[in-house]
Amino acid sequence: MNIYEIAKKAGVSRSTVSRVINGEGYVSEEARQKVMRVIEEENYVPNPAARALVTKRSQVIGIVIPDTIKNILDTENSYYYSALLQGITAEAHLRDFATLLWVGHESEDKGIYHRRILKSQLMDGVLVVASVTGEDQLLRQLSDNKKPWVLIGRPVHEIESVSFVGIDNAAASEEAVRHLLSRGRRRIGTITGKMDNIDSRERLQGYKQALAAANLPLDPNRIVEGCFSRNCGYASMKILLERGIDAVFAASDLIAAGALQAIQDAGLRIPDDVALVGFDDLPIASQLKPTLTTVRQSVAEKGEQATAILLNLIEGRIAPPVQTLLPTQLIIRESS
Amino acid sequence: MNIYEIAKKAGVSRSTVSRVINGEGYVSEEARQKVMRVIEEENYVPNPAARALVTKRSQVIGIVIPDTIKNILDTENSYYYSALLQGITAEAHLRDFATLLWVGHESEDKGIYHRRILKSQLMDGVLVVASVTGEDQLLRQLSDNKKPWVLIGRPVHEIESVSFVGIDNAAASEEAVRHLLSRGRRRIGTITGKMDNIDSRERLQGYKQALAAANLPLDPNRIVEGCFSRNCGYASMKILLERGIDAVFAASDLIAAGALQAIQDAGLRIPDDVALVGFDDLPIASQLKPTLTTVRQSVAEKGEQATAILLNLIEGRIAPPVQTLLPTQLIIRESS
DNA sequence: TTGAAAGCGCTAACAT
DNA sequence: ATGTTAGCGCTTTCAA
Repeated sequence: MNIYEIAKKAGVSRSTVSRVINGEGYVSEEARQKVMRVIEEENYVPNPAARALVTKRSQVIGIVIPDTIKNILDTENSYYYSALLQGITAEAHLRDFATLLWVGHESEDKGIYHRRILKSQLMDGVLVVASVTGEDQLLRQLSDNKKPWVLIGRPVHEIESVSFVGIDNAAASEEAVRHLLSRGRRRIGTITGKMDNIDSRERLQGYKQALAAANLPLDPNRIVEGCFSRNCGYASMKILLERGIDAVFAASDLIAAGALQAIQDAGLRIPDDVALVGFDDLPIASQLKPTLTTVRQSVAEKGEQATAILLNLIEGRIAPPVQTLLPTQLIIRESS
Repeated sequence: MNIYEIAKKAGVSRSTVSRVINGEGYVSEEARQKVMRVIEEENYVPNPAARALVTKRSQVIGIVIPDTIKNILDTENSYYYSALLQGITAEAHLRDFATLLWVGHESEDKGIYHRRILKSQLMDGVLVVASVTGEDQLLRQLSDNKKPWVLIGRPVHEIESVSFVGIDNAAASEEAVRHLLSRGRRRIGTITGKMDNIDSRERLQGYKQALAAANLPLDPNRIVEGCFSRNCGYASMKILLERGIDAVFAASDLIAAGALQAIQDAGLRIPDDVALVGFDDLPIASQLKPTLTTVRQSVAEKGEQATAILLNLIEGRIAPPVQTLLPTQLIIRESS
């Protein structure tokens, strides 16, 4: 069933059918009705390949997840990607775009991965999820190919005119630490993620800012560089406990979960002996005992925003770079 | 840059270029070289829309995840989907197929969701992830449209000629319970998932088979219907403990994690007082204390297999239905 | 308000 | 071994 047959059955020309489908140009109400009826009857759907060939638009965007999934699973980070995909697809479908998924594989060289993506001319634009290593090369090549893109997360290096959607890590962290200060804590430690990660660096920055704003000295002994996992959190917390602290700002809920365990294993009470604040508001945050005070970031919303921006870029409504920082929210629970 | 320009620069006809690109038909080594050089120089990539239009093949498969992501997150099940996507994309890319992602949204009616998928003629075939509710309607419509599909997981209803890739839940569960029997346990309870779920039913079935094979009576009091979550596991385990058991087969690791907590909260030791076996081998299984004996299913492999089958279906190498049960493996750890 | 006709970039008979 | 040619199904001038 193609547009010609529809036209024949409706007794009009192909152009008229096309106009009806696309809602453009002048079509008499009568013709429109006839065409619509035939389309319904025949359950006709325009061939996307033919349409893409002539319009040079596919109504498809790409989602690039550079992290190997093994990496994702190891860091118990799959929550993040699921929520992101949720937000992205919700917004994309709203605007009648489909989503092509590209995920990194350990066995595959990054250059080959990038080339595979670039070769796929089937996309009108690309959403790139920020990874630890950064995807500067891919972004640059996309720009060279004049393909719109938006980075989800923060750029590792400040390459010119990066469009991104992220959160204000420093402000959020500062608020979290300020909250601990308001609870009367003065010996506040922090467990960071790996320092090759921009989120880690910015969250540490916020911790420092809060202390500085309160005129408290910065004690390097109270900063432990960890990584975004329970085990790291557990080990790092043990170190902090030896050094004597009465509160901890953990750079992620996973870290906080490990830290919580370590505190309890040491026979200490939360929040009485040590108050604890996490980051992310993962599902576990409200399931831990005690429940965890944490910084909520809406990952799904991040995905939605990024998609909305990308589609606007594609449709030429706006021009890059578009840089967006989404608000976060401190969720106060039992652990503080 | 299109095939015509490449042909001109290489001093051959478009057909020759096409033959070189597709590696079909006779091309002299000399012509091939010339064409290849120009293609490299120009960084030429054939237009997929034009190609799809004439070949009626897009080299794209769809991945349908009917569960709303909220559902996924609530059940802490995002691991499953991440691993699946990993396996699917790995295999798809190996065979030069791209993947279009469709995820369910709470706000969207299922019929509309299905229609959206069906309308997208851009796919050569579809992978459907089995959901609690079943996707019979979608599968039937796909069949009507002559689009190849493979179900990942087990069909809820036995609709005719379903192609699927699943695991042998009953055999795996039977083995797990047999293992507990071999450890001398005789008062073995089980915590199931919700009974509207086929995996739950089959795993319970395996539990029953193992007891029957050992000539042990089936005590309904030792079967607690729960759901696939920590909290359900915790609550269900409390019930079982009151009824007196010396071992538990939990239908998932999440259930086992909750059960483990309940056992320890009751002041009992694992495995001394109560032995525990889970199902799935999630990352947490080896992180719990004690580490969890469990049934390992390779989710990534499930994705790979399903994809391989779908691509063979698409390329007409095989005919449906193709029904595959993947092997599982009992991983014995400290909890038993 | 409608239709005719050209052409998007490619593949695949068919002819040579 | 290579080139010519006729579409694939659609949109989009342009003319009527």
